[in-house]
Amino acid sequence: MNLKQLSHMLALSQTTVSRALNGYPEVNEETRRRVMDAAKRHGYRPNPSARRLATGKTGMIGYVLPTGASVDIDPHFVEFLSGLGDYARSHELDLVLSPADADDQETTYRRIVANRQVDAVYISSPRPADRRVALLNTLGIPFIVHGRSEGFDFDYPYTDIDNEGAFHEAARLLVQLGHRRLALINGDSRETFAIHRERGVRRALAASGLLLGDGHVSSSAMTEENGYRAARLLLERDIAPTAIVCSSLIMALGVVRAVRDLGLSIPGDVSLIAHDDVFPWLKPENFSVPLATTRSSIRLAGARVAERLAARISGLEEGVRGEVWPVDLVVRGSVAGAPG
Amino acid sequence: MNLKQLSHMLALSQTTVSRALNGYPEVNEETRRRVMDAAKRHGYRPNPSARRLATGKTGMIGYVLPTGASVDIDPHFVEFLSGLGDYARSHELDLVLSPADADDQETTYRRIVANRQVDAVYISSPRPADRRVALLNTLGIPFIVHGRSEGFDFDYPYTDIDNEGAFHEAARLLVQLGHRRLALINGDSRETFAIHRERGVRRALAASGLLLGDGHVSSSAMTEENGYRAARLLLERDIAPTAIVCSSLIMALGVVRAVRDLGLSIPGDVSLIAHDDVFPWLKPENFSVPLATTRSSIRLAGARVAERLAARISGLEEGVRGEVWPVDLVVRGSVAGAPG
DNA sequence: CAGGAAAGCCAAAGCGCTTTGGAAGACTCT
DNA sequence: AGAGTCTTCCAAAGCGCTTTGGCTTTCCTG
Repeated sequence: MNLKQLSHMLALSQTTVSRALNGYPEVNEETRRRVMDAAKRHGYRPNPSARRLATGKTGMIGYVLPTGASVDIDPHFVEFLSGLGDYARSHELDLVLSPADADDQETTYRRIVANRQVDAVYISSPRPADRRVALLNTLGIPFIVHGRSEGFDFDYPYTDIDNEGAFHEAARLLVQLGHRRLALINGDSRETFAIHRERGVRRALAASGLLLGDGHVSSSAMTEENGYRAARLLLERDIAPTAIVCSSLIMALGVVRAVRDLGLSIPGDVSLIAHDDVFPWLKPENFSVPLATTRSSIRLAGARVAERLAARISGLEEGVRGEVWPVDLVVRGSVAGAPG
Repeated sequence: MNLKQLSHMLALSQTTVSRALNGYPEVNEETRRRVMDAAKRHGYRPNPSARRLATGKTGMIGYVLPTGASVDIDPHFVEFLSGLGDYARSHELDLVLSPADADDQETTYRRIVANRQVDAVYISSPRPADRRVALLNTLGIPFIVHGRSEGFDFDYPYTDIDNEGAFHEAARLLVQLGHRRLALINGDSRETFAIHRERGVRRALAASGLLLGDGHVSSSAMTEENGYRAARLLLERDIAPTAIVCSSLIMALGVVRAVRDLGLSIPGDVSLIAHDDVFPWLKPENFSVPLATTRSSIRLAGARVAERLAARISGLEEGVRGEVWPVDLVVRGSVAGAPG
């Protein structure tokens, strides 16, 4: 059942039927009702391919998925996706993932824009001066950055959490509890969120005349194994930290294991605060010692990004406003006063 | 730059240019070269929307993503996606995720098929007599099931691992080591994989005249918390199991925690084998006691599913062959002879 | 050397929608 | 009553590609 047939059986032109269905004003309300009724009765659904060709609108949002044998997709992605999908569903938006060589995403971005394959895209895990942001800004497709880049001479729309503030708060609490030697087990230091978190910790320490020692900060992919390694390295130093701030719950698993392996205890020997993106399958309160966290639901962020993308597509949102969400500090048993 | 312009500047018809570009035989090789050359020089890329409308082919594969406030996307999904994306990239395929109300996916499947939004789809986490399988079979779109359904009067193409065999092997090993009371901490018992795994364990036990006691099998979503709960329940029984087989690494984290909380030890008091889907961020060899596993890379499965989908789209694969991959049993420190 | 086959190319008809540029009829106003 | 204004509808022109059906030209073959 296509438009031609439908309009024919209604004894109307395709124009009128199309307009009636798409809510244009220049059609009699009585006629509109007739049309909508018939459309529903015959289960008419406009062919999206045809509509795309005619309008250029796709009803899809895009994401360029870096792939490659040695490229791991972040497990956070799935939670973000939950939120995004949940919102997208309610607005009949689909998400298209375009796999790209991790080392050459530009080609793919150019392709999906040139081909008008999607109405808008989002970017995640941005870095300072991220080329993708600059590229999309040039290409002129609606987009939202999940996270933040830095160092551009233009503004761009983003949704981020207050990573610096969160880690500042976490570190400040630890300092207040008497800790003098903090350490930071961070994610990939090339990503902005990691930079911001380190900045937050440093700022809190500086406020009390303290420093984040050279060997007291480590950056790596957020795996359990890397958390373990980093923690061992830190804790086996001559002057070991008495408190650790950690960028991920998964890494924190490794930290806890390292502490245990070394015969130390949390929070007796070392206090621990980790960032929690709120996974359904791993909760900080269920750690052997309940884990204090800086908490922010990445799922909500996904829904928000979808909402903004939808708004930009429909022209409801313009401008380049960045928004930064506050992060909760949730104190649990893994923090205590400095030993000694 | 569109076909019209290109053909005009080549002083050829659109027909010929189109055919030259698409490798049809009825065009002079010399002409073809000229055309391809000009196309490359001017960066001509056929408009996919137009091509879709004309051919019905989309170059996309689909996945219906169940969403909802209380629906959690499995973290396995991301690993599967890595493999799928990696293959899809090399074949210029995109993946479109269509979010659907978890309780009404049928509408969405019907939509993407009726609208010809994708060339093929895949299904994951199937259940016995899964309605999605029946539906797709009826709708006649190429598809692959990742996993298996059961109880149809028709065959369908799937790629699965030998869950029953894997858990049979695991249980058999434990029995050989003298264990008499095994327990199974399984995933959602409505899914086929969980049923097969339980079947495998039961078969191994039965071979030695043993049974999986009523209270010795638990099924729930594969979270750390559920692993913990299940393990506590099991281990606090009057006649506690001396060995546990567990369906997921994440649940195994909870099991380990429960064992520790109860003052027991692995493998002294209880042996543990878990299924490992091979996450980059959580490895069984890094458990406090290295974890024995049944191992099968879900990432490879993703690549294989993509490969088969591509083959079906291009007509290279026909029929309804199901394929079942063997699973490795990797013995590590978490298993030992039965205590006492 | 006629007749048929094969090679190489083209014009035009879709694919199914949106949108432009009217046009007919009804209504208002002077 | 004539001019102007809405209201409501339509024919037809795209959007940019693929594909059908046919038309020349060249090449064999008997």
